[in-house]
Amino acid sequence: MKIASVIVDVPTSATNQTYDYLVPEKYHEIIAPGMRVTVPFGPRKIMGFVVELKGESHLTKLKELHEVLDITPVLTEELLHLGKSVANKTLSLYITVFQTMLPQVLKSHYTKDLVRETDEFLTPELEDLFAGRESISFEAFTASSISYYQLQKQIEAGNITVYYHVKSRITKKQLTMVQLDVSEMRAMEAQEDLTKQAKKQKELIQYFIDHPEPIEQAKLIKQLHTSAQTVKTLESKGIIKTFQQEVFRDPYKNQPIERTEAFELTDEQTQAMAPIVDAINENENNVFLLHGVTGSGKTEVYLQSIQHVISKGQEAIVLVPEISLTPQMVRRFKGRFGSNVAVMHSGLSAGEKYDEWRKIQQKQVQVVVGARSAIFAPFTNIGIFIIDEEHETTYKQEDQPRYHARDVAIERAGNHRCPVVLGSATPSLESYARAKKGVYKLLTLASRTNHQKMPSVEIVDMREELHAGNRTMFSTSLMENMKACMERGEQIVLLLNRRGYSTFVMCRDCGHVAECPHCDIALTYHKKTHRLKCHYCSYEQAVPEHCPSCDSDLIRYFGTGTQRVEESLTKLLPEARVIRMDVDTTRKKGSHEKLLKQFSEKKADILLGTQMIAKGLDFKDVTLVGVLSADAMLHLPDFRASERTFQLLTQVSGRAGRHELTGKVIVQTYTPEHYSVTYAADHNFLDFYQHEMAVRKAFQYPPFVFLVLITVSHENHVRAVQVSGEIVKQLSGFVSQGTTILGPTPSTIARIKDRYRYQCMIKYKHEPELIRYLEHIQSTYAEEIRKQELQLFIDMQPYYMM
DNA sequence: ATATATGGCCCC
DNA sequence: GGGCCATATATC
Repeated sequence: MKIASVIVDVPTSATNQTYDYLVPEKYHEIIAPGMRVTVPFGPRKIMGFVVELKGESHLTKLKELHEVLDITPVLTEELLHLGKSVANKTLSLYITVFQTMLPQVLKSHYTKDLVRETDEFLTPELEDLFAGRESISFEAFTASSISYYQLQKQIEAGNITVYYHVKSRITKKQLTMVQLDVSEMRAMEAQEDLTKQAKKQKELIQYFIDHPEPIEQAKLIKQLHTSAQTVKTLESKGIIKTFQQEVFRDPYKNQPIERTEAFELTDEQTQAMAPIVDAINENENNVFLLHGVTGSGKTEVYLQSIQHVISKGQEAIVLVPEISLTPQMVRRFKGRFGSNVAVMHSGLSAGEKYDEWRKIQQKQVQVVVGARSAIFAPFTNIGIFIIDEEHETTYKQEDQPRYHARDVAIERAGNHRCPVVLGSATPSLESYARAKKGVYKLLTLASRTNHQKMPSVEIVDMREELHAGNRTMFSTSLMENMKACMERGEQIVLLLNRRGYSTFVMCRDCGHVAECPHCDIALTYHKKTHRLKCHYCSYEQAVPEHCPSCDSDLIRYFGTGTQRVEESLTKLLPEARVIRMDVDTTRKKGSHEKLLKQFSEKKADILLGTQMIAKGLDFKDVTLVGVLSADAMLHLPDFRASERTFQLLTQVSGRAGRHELTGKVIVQTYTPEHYSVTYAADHNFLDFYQHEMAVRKAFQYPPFVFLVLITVSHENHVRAVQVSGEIVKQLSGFVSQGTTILGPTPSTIARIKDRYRYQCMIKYKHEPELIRYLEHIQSTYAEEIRKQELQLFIDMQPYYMM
C-alpha cells in the first residue's frame, strides 16, 4: 500500500496539516515527494503538494488521490523541509510558503461545470439556463438568479452533477520548426520533378540540401522571401515536415551582451576573497559580512567566488534588491557567465519567470540572480549564497509568509554546507553587530578600486536658505552647481524622498485636509486625473471645489513630490532637460530601462527621482548628486529612521564620480547637525555604527533585543481595543522577566478600510517558547478570525512599524 | 475555501 | 412538515 501525505491548497489554519491519500497503482512508480497532485477534498477536487510517501496511515478509510500533475517534483526534498521550517518560524501556513517557492504559473485555478444527467424536465428556470446544452459553467449559474436550493435538489435527485476541474496556468512557448522528411537524394529528385513555375519550392528544397538541420518556420520564410503556403505545399507532398518545439522565452535575447573576463583583483579584494574560497573548498557553513565602500569592487569578488563554485561543479544563488536589478547589473552577470545565468525579477512576465525557473530546475544554469524569492531556487548542490546590499528592507516580505531572505539563505546554507556572503557599503546594525561578535566573519574593502577619492559632500542648512529669503526647494549652492555642471556638459542626479513631500489637498483658510472616509489617512492628489485617491483602499473622489468644512474656495493642492520638483525645476532652469523617474513614469513594463538608457545616452541633463535611482546605477558623466530633503524620513515613527537616512545618503553619494571625473554631493536638510547626516557626509560608517548602537541600547531596540509586532484589526473599535488588551495580558503571563510587552496602542494608521487597528510589541532577548505562545494566541481567536471579523497579523522581526 | 449538515423560523 | 435561510463543521 502506498500512501501520500498531502498539504492541500486551502489557505486556512484549520487545514494547515497533511491529509493522507491512497496512491493509485498506475502512479506507484512515478510519484515522489514534492510533486503537485489533485485530490478529492470533501466534495471538491483541489490541488496539493505531496510532502511524504509512506506505507501506512493512522486512518483506516482513505480516498485515492485523483491525479499526479508533475513528471518531476517541483519542490526538492530540501525545499519541502525548508518550507516547513519557514512556515513554523514565521507563523505562516505551509501552503502559502510552498506557493511562494514556485513561479505563479504553477499555481492552480479551479473551475466547476454543471452537467445535465437526464432528459427529464428540470425546472423552468434551470431549463432556461441550460437552453438545450449538456453542460454549463458554474459561473453561468451564479450569474443567474436561481436559488442554490433549487440546484441542490436536482443534484440530490441525480439530474445534475457537478464536475470539478483543476487547471494549471502553464503555457510553454512552442515554435514551429521545419525539417526535411526525406533523404537528401530523394529531395534532389523531388526538386527535379517540380515544374518550372514552382521556383519558390525549388529554392526551399535547395535550402535544405545546403542546411539539413531543422529551422524555425518564421525564420525560414523571412530568409527565403517565401510564404507559409510554400511550406505547406511541400509538407503535403511529404518532402518536408514541421513539428512543434518547446522553447524558453529569453527576456534578454535582444540585448547582445559582451563577454567579460575576470579582472585582476586588488590586494584588498584578494584578501577578502581568500576566506570565502576556503569556505567553498572546505564546505564550511560560514556567514561572511563583506563591508565594502561604494566602488570598492564587491561585485567582482562575488563574480570570482561564483566562478570558483561553478568550477567545483556547484551552483550559486545571488540576491539583489529588486530595485537595483537593472540591466546594468544583469549585464555584469550575463557578461561573465553567459547563458549559465537565470534571472528572476518582477519585471518579467509570468511565462518568462516560469522559463527562467525551469532552466534552474532542469540544471541548464548554475547561477541565479534574482530578487527576494529567488532564494528558493530549486538547486540541489549549492556552493554559495550571496546577498548584495544586505541591509535592504526589500529582503523582508511584508505579507504572508513574512520571511526574511537573509534568514532563509543562512538556513539553506546549513543544508548545503556552504558559505553565505552578505555584502553592503552600509551593513544593517544587526549584521554588523553579529560580525563584531564573531557570529559572522567580517571582510572589509576600505578603498575604491580606481583609487578615486570619495566625493566631497556639502551639507546645506535649508533653514538658513529660508531666512535668506530663498523659498524654492533648491538652495543657492545646489542651483549654482547644477548650472556649472550643465555648462561642463556633465550630468546631475536629483533625489527626492517622496514621503517628505505633500501630495494632499488642504484648505488655506481653515487648514482642513481631505481624508479617506474609510481609512485614517490623508487622500493623495493625482495630478493626471485631477482626483483624490486613498493609498490603502480603492476609494477615489474628485477634488472638491469648496472646502467641505468652511466652504472656502482657496483649496491648495500639489502634484506628487517629483512632479512638483520637476515643475519648479523647469521654471528655474528652463534649459535643463529632465528625466523624471517615479512610480508614475515607470509603471509600464520596460519604461524603467528606457528612461535609464535615455539618460546614459545623455539625452537629458538631470535625472530626477525617488529611492529607485539611488541604487546600483553607474553613469560615467554624473558628477553632481543633489539630495533635496535628506531628513524627510528622519521623523517617521520608526526606530530605524536614522539608519535608513544614513544608508540612503551614503548610497546616493556613491553615485557621483564613479569614473574619471570627480564628483560632488549636495545634501539639503533642515537638521544639518543630525548624526546620520554628518556621518554620511564624512563617509564614516564606523562612527555612525557606534553612535546608533548607543541609541539602540538606550531605548532597547534591535540588535539588543528581538521584536515581534502584533497588529489586531476589527470593524468594531471596542472589540479591537478589547482583543489587543487581552493579548497583552495573556502574553505577560507567559513570557519571562527580561521580556517587555508594549501596548496596546493604535497603529500609525489607526483605521484602514473601515477596520480599526491596534498593535502591541514584544521586545525579548531570549524566549525559546515564544512561537508556542503566539500560536496559542492565534488559536484563542481562531473562531473570530475564521468568521472574518477579526484579523491578527503577527510579524516576527518587523521592518515596518505601521 | 466551500459543500454539506444542522437548526430555527415561517407558513400552511 | 416542507420550504427556506443562516450558521456550524469537516474536509484524509
